[in-house]
Amino acid sequence: MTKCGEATGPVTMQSVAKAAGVSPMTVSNTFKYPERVQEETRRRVREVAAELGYIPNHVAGNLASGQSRVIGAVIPSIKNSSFYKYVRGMQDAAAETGYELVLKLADTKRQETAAIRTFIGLRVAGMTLVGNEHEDQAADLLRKTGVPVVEAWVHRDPLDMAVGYSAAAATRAMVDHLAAAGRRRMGFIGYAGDVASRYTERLPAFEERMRQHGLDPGLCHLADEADGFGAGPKALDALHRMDGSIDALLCPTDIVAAGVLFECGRRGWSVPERLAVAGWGDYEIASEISPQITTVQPNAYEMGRTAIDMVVARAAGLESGTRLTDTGFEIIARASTAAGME
Amino acid sequence: MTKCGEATGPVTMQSVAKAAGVSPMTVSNTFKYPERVQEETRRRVREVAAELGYIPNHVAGNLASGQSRVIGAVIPSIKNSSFYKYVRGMQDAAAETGYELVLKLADTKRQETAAIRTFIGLRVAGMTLVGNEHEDQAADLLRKTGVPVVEAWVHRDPLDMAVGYSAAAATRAMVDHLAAAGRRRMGFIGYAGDVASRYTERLPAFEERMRQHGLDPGLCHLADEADGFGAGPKALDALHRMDGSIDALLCPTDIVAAGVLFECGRRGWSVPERLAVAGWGDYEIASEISPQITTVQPNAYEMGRTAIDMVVARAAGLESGTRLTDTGFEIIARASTAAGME
DNA sequence: TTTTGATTTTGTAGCGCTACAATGGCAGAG
DNA sequence: CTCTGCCATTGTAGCGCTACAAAATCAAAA
Repeated sequence: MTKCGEATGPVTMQSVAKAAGVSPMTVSNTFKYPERVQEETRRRVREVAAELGYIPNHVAGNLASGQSRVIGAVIPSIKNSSFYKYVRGMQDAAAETGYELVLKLADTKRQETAAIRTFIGLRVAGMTLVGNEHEDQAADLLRKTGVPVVEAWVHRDPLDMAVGYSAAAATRAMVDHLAAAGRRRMGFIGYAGDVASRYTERLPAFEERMRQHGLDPGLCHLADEADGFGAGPKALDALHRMDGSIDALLCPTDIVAAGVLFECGRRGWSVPERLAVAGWGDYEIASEISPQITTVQPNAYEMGRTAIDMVVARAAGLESGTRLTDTGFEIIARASTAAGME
Repeated sequence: MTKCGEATGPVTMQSVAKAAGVSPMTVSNTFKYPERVQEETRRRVREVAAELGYIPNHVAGNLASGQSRVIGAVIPSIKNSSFYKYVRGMQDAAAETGYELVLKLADTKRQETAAIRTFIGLRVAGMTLVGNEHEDQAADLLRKTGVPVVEAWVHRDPLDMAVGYSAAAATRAMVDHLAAAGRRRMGFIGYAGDVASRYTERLPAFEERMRQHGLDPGLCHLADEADGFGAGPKALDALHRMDGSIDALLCPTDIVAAGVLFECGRRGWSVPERLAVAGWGDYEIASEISPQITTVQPNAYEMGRTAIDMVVARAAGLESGTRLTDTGFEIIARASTAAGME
């Protein structure tokens, strides 16, 4: 029975308590520890709260309890569909454990630091970051405050905790795959400039593995990360000039690989006969384009889930939690790297 | 001069005040209203705060002031690169106006409602949503709390405020563009099922405009939104069966258009000679694929900026703010729809 | 020197909620 | 009929900060 017409100021726990004829603590308990409140009382409080349109003020709750149910995730970009799956994994895991996930985008290290500062200011229960390269200031902040933090997409030297897979291992696996398909003159496309370690790890692994196969690891080209599809044609051009007999190409992303495929089309090169093309990241385009692109599937969803589980475990006080989780990867072999002779 | 070794409990405003020999209010003002504090004092407070590693607790600040510098954005997905630009626009505008933008992903209406509830629980200063179709419960919540909220990507019937462009106008412009290029048998691909109005607006506009041109508007196919690239081949197949002389195709996204291009490649159809293909959304792939795809460029970045500006204006108490902003669109004409006879 | 007015600083009183200890009520044991 | 033990419920205090008004400071004017 709502009395209509009365001034509807902000509905507070106090007002719900008064309307339900109980103390504020009972209202609080009804929402936070329902088992502490008798069924009958609980039902009535819930009813009154719903009628009044009460929404608990988590800001006040956080302040009073010193605890938060919010986890902040900093992500470098959302252009990459792998990150989409990563975020989905985090979202699902958070929902299942009763936490809220909020995101902040940060394209640069400086923005990452700002995002971390914001999240700390909001006193989140924990955070997830991408990569393990941060500004000193950011690392200090995290260490000093001791918030649970998981670095995803890396699997070494965690600030606190980390979850990821070995880009080096994936690179080796891809070289093995191409070698098994009979390729010999493999080219490698990397990224130039100040890029994340999940990219820089790859070239040394490529060179090492090529040597182990007795192959020449010198066919490398560094592309501009901002180029997207466009990096493909440029890189193919450069590498083909270096060695006209190049017969395989490892690309940093499926997007670049698709760019290479478009360029092959223009040149009239058939893939995989003339050139085998390998991508990275299991983007949607890799399975839709013709020929379909062989790729590294990084288990992004699983990684996201694990990241949140680690944060939650630490936030819940389980100090024994794992500091490092390897969620692995998978080489998805497709037409773009099929063996030359069937 | 930090006294080392002492128990470093959480650094609060109180402790900074004590260490700097001023009252807590002076510390508060130093950060919130620097001009109220004398230069000398301000400098000292800042110094001490930095030394102690003080990070203002915005949770407490929000509670005390009843105000927040956080804006929540609910986005339906991050797969679409237009949303990326939209988010970037929001991020930049928020940073410039001194607000913090946090994101929540919501693929479904139910998740959207949950996200809205979370943001309200966090007492954000305002929110942005995508689209104008929400659960009744969500609309109630927003109305009742009166938080400033902007619906983006739509330009009608705002809950509170809205920013977007007319998908119908863009559809008409695209039909005109194709007609001007000499196309007569145009096919339309839409999305089946319960999709957002920014999609459903298009078909009626297509049909109406086709009739105005004296053309047959019957060549329509509804695809599955989840199909991505894969929708292209399916739709082309269906429409070609309906009318073998189909000479143009309006796709719901550049992704679908790219899928159509792949399928044309398989069939040996040349684009645009045999079939003109138009996309939507100005995805990266549209300008990278060959031939480049004509598309609708929705000014997503601008839209994001405007959304935040509207929220901020309302949050700052300027009730006179605009309720509805049209950020327009642009038809980017490319090779995929070039006139048949040059 | 006293007064005035502007500027800078400081108490006071909460914001809405939750931890904790304490209360009240009520069953069954003595 | 009292006492113990247990549960449901309730005050009390305070989380860290800010709005507001009051107080202190100080230079210039009278």
